[in-house]
Amino acid sequence: MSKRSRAPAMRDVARLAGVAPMTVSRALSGHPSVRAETRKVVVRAANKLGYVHNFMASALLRRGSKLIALVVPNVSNSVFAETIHGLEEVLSVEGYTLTIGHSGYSKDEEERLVRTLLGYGPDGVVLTGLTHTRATRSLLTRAGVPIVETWNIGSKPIDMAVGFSNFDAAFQATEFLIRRGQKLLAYAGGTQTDNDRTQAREAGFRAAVAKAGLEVREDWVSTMPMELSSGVELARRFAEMNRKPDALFAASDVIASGFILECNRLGVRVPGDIAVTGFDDAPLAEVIEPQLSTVHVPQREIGRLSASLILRRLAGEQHVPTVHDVGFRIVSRASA
Amino acid sequence: MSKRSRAPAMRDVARLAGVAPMTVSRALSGHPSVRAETRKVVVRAANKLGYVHNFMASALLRRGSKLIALVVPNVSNSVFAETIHGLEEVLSVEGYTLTIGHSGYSKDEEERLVRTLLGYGPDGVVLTGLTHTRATRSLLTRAGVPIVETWNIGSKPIDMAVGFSNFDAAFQATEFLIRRGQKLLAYAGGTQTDNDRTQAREAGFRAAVAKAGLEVREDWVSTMPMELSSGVELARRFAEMNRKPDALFAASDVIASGFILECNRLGVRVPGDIAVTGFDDAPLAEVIEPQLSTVHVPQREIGRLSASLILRRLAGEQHVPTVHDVGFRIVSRASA
DNA sequence: TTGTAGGCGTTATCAG
DNA sequence: CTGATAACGCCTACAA
Repeated sequence: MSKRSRAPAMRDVARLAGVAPMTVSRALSGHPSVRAETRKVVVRAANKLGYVHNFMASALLRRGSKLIALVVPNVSNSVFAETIHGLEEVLSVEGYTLTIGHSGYSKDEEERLVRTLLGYGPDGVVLTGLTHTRATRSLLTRAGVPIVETWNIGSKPIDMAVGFSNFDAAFQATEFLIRRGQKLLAYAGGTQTDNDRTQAREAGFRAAVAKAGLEVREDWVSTMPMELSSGVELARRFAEMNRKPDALFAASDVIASGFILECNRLGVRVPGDIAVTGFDDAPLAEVIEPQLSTVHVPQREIGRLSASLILRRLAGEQHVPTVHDVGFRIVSRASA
Repeated sequence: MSKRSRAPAMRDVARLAGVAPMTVSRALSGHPSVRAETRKVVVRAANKLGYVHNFMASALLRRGSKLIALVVPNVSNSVFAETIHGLEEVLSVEGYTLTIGHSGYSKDEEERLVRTLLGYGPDGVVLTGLTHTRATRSLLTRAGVPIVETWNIGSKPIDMAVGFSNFDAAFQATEFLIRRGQKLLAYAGGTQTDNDRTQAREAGFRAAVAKAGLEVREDWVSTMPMELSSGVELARRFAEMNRKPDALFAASDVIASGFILECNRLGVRVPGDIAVTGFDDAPLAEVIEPQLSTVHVPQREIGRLSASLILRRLAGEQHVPTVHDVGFRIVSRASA
């Protein structure tokens, strides 16, 4: 155990098995032209030595690194965590591993990350959103591997896109509130910077309000971190206003939930005094009291589907459709 | 853009810059012995071609892959998401990238993953928990890179450990309930299989109950997925019992929160009818009504610290302590 | 300060 | 069915 030499390589397995390294390569990768007998000897030798396949060498030959690069804005946001889970679920079965970077909602940071991740010769790349720097797009195009942009659709993707129309979803969620008779609409969304999903949601909100002939009061529109505390703060702010909204569309269940919990505490009735609609359909949405009306989004499915599109491409399939709309669903519960 | 050839390599940059590949290597890696003039020419050529450094080739030379391998039980569990965030935060600054695998709480799957991840020649490995298969331990020991086991301390680590005593934390949380005068204690924890953290927490609970001369009723002890719905189900189950507990220690805030929300719905008063203590100090804990007493754990700090220990080791520091107790804190709020 | 030779571990290709 | 050779992109060691 004190031998701090190098890990056993194919040549070591080959020596022990009494064959050439090439035969080991074939035997271990399941090449059909290896005699069953030979294969057995090789496998036994490999196990005995604790041989671990070196992906870096294969990657160098551009024969597939079995790596998929992923860039998300924020690893600890639960919606992306679900998407990562979905990706992992499908990819790990085929022996792929994820390399992850988080951009912190910055397109420049995303560019830096993509550059770094491409240095590992990934067999595919998964990004969040549709807007990127020119350099990012160009790097990815040249990489010549399948690229999937997730969580939004609308503009032309670099290669493939898996998501839904954030604009339409927000538009319909807002119309849902308006149909209930609410006229004084407030909006709370995540930070706008470099975030096309949030931008589309706010645009959808504004469009629905305008279509109904209503007005958007700018002091009822807030962008804040997607955290429970943001919702809490918002509820307090509304409580102090003279003119209060009668409905809130929060572009995140987390914000909406914080808002409802604080309303309960302040004695503001939901939906009596203010109706609330969220976004994402987080687990909390159907457990909170009152249950939260929201936009259901197949978070994990986005990951699963992205993974399988990449796998299909890598398997040589030619006609993989480029834009996948996974849809959304307005979920009507007690809060609105 | 339709040229599907290969990505530019050093030799291409060299050709364009009119120097040898070796000079490109030195110029780009900031080697001091390169003339400023030459460096400028090289950098310009590299940018022009969109050169991306190939980490796989450097890794092959055993010069460091700039990759850190991470194995977590579950990517979408928010406590691990926070730890991943902490790791990323520190590692990305130094140009490291994470490769991630999820074991689904299976030690055999963990072994498979470690084997795969080691194939990328990571410069460090981060695991969750202290129990692993023999083969896992042996693979990691032989790898000769810094290893950190996280989220628990107690037994001897493979190399380094960053965490806290789950036993002590659960013990103290239970004593906290007992000091309040509760005598009929229930426990709800995550799945036991291959999970030393959960096992230690249950053991801590039992030890505290025994120490107080009380008894553990086995029908009040449940292991269930760490989800809100588990807490909801538990509240319903208790409501139908003839003999009910007067306190619940849930080894997860998620379960505790689901429990409280359902109690509110059922008209069961917290803490009047049943006191509740959670674990983790999730954001929801201080927003829920009543606010949740819990065990605060520095989730993100576990990631940050693990990362910096690895970096210190890689920087050649010899005397990096092997066991880091990040501690915990009993947080007293309204629910108990 | 810059260049040349060789090899890291694997696999495509061609020979046997 | 198995083996020898060369090459993937980079960097250490040595030379100029």
